[in-house]
Amino acid sequence: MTTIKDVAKQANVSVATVSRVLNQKGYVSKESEEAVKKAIKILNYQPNAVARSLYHKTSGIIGLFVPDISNPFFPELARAVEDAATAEGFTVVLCNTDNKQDKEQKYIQVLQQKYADGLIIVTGTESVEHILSTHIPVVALDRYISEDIPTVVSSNKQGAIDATEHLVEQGCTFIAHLRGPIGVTSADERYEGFKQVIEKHSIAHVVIDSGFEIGQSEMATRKLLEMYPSIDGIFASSDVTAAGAMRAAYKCHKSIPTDIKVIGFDGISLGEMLTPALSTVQQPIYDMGERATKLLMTMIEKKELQSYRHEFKTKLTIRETSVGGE
Amino acid sequence: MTTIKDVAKQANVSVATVSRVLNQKGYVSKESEEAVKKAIKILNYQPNAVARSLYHKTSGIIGLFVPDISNPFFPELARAVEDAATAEGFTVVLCNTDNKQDKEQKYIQVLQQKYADGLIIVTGTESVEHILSTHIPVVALDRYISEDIPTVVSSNKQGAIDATEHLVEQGCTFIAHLRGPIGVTSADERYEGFKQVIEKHSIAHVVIDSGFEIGQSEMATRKLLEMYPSIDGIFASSDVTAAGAMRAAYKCHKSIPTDIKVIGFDGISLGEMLTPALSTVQQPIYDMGERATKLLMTMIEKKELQSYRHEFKTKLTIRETSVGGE
DNA sequence: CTGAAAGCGCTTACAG
DNA sequence: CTGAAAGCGCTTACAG
Repeated sequence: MTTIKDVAKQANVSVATVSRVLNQKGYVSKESEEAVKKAIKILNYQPNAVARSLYHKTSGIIGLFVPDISNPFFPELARAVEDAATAEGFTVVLCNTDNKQDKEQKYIQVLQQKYADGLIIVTGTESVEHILSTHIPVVALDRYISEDIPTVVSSNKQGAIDATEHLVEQGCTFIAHLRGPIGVTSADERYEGFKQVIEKHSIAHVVIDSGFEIGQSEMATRKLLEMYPSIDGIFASSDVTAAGAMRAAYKCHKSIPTDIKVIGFDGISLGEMLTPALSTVQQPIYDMGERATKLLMTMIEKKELQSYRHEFKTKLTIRETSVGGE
Repeated sequence: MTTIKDVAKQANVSVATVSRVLNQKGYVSKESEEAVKKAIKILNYQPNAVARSLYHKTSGIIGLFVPDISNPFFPELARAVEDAATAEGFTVVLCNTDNKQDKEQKYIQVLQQKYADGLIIVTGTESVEHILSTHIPVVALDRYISEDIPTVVSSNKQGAIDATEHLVEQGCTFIAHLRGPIGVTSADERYEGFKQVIEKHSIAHVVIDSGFEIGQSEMATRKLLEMYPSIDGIFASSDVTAAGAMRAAYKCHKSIPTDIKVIGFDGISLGEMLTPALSTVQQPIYDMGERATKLLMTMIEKKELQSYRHEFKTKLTIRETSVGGE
């Protein structure tokens, strides 16, 4: 590869002045500038990012921590993050943590050694102090981690209220809630919303932990439907678990939406691929990923943050699983 | 951050000997080694990857080029790549190209400036010469790009043959093929396989280009079903387009598998989330991603490759959309 | 076995 | 306006 030295030689100036025109910093005469630019063109020179990195102690790299990119919620987020990062000249490193602390820590170590500039965390993390001790800027996405970490979330509770009210309006009289893992804040908040509406209308209901995976949720729903054949509405804590519920209904020969109405949460594109198409509470996934990335950028620039909590409104999206069918 | 100098001072040796114990290279006395190790522990020293990178002209970074990580086929591949890369101490940078040449080139430039060690390409690319001109090792995954680039694919044609034969065995008499974009080798090969079986049995059929996206495929299928109401079998070139076909059938009040049998291709987890569960031709996605990564690693080590073409067998996976229903 | 020195490719005070 | 020099944090001939 051609280096700054080659350019300097070609342009008949010192490397310092090449550097000056590269960075548009310091005084350079018109003639020198021209000569350097010409040399750069001739040699097709591109500055070495690693050398720059060594001097500046920054890398233009951000780490994106997700539990598992194959879970369909994360790719849409990842896409947004990557778009926003690229737009600002940053590069994103994908980190699948499986929610394992040792993996997280390994990634953090590697990224720190590479002068990573920031981290976006979409994982429940046990390594809060460890992360903060690196002094790398961090933002939490779709998860609350700690007071000290800027957070981008959606209105989980209100979304759950909307979903449950909708089921009630559709005439459901016995509603099951497939809740996400206890301790995951978003799952807890969705459960809160559900409970509030149920209590307000005093509707028969049942709650079960269905994890975040489809297999688990299908099994859980199946059990539920066998125990309580009169269940006529299901509010799932995620679209993936809603898909599991739909499978279970199918296996139990219940038809959707005729016998059972179903609504999910997230608004991932999976919902539109299902038949019938899944009603859901739409999080503005792309916007959230974009916002998180932009927040991170402003932290990297060491600017003040307006706010440490960014909550996006969810939107009730009625498709086919929750309406009609008589 | 603490540097090698700090360690040297702490251990009362020169930075050279610290470097030697770090890299386990060259002679170091037992005593010096002990002292250095102790100092490293005390100071919690971690070598600076950027400085190493500058000297070695390598970075431990590989770029993963996909059209769009939100398309559900790619996350499963990305997961495999990331796992295999991490296992070898590499880090993966996610690059969404949208199949746009300018984006590809931008990423290539940035990665080259960072001393990226290798590229895995899961995109139809127009930049072959540009890529090769960087001299960065490359492998093509699920796509054939050029003779000069090692390729990991599955047996697309045989898979398509199996799928079509299966539909015939199930008694389909008028089969539609939703083919992928012309010019994408995997789509072309799948079409070849379909055609071969159809001709062998001289079965009524129709072929339409359905792209790789669900919306397009739903629309295409709908038109098809309106024009040819006697279609009773659909072989889709991907699981995503199969999902679109299922949606279309639903809209046209055709029941699956009773009225129409459907089979997809890919074997992504989406298939199991659908109701009824999608029959498909399973590619060993994870294994393919892993293989591609390992090939890349051996290229990075400048070892000889056994072979430039790695073809994985597909597996016919019968679930619910293609059998029974009478 | 060990250290001083040069070098990887940049950037930026500093002196002129 | 410009260049020589030091420095970012490592590694590795080279000399001893």
